[in-house]
Amino acid sequence: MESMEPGTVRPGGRTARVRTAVLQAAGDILAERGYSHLDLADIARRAGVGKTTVYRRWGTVTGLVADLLADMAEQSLPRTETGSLLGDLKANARLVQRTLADSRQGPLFKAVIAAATGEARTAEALRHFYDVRVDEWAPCVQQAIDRGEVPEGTDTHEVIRAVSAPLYYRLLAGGGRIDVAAADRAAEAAATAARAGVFLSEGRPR
Amino acid sequence: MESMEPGTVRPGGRTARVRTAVLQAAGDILAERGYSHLDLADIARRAGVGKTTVYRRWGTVTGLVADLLADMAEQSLPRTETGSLLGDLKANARLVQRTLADSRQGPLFKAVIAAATGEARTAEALRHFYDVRVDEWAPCVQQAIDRGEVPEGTDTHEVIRAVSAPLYYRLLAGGGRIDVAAADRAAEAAATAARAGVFLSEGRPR
DNA sequence: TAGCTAACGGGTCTTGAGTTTCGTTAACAT
DNA sequence: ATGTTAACGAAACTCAAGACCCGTTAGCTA
Repeated sequence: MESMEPGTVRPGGRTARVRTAVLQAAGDILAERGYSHLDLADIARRAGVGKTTVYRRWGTVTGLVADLLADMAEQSLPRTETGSLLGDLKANARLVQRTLADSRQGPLFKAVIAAATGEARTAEALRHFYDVRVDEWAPCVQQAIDRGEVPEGTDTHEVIRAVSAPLYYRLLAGGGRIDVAAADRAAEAAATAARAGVFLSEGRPR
Repeated sequence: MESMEPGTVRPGGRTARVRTAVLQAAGDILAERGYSHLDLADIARRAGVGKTTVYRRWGTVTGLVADLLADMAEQSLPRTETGSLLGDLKANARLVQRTLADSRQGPLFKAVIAAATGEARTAEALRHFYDVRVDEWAPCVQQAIDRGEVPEGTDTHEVIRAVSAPLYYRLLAGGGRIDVAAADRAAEAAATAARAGVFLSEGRPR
């Protein structure tokens, strides 16, 4: 049996500090220079940590990004409740909009998505990240169903994804700035479609 | 004044053959192994071309991907016309769905999008690729406006983008298979929202 | 069809990302 | 407090991606 992963036996003090510093530095560099020109040695230098340590703990760039994502998934903001489906979806859309338009977070998300296209482990981490976010917001659609705003049997998760999708499309494929108007439009489109029963889950509902 | 780009003075015969072979090989490898483990030497070997040639003509991986995109943009399929907005949008959605779900094109698009996040030139090529596609399909929304199906002043391009967005979201962020049901739902959502006037361009219409 | 040279391609060299080694530091148990 | 060893970190090493050199092939022109 091979030895355990480093950082699991003595997670206190220094080990935790190193992880924080490296993830911080990785996020900074990812946001500044993007995924492609990313060098673990740079990260180590900026984090004030030995290059060897970064290679030993994370191994590859994608592994590091996966850990960064896991860290980000834990910091999910609580959703706000406004009392109407459109209000809630707009709140969600603006949260996403603010994140993607942010000068640090925007490039970071681009980089992370790019990393996920290459390696299965990172893709899994990214999927989990979005699952957490979508789970957080899906209840607002359920409340709309309970209020009778949206038909029974609607796939609540799909509605939330429909709000984010146009904003991510802009981030990656271009097609306009990611501004508040775009966010509101995405929310309105999703709300309108949901009310019309477009997101009814056919066949067996999950 | 520096010398011209290679391939511009004698574009006939061999030069064209080399370009075709290299782009073909690059697409194959990109689809098989993804953007991250992409090696220009591999491409050269598979294309039956000297490694030096690939480096001289394209320089970097991202430069090659940009050229690949320019090549793909020229092969835009003509749109079909069904006589109704929903029918046209469904046709578009299924075209996108078929492309992204395809075992060669799907990974290729992932790779190309990943490449575009890193370098401005590739991002520009990608944006142009989608502009061509969106321009091709936008008239079907205009026809819907003329028929009175959709309100005057609707941003036709934005409707087309709204159809693709959920499918690309699935490709990159997960959240379900890219099947015909997802395509139809995307088309229905966009059509419903468009009819409700969600995509009216506020302020100055472009 | 002959000459000119753009463009190709085999071979060699360089550089830096990633690995290995081994001595040092500090977390945890007693 | 003190011992054990997990985890860190500086330096030396490896090896392949990518740059360079220069002889060869073949588009283009007259």
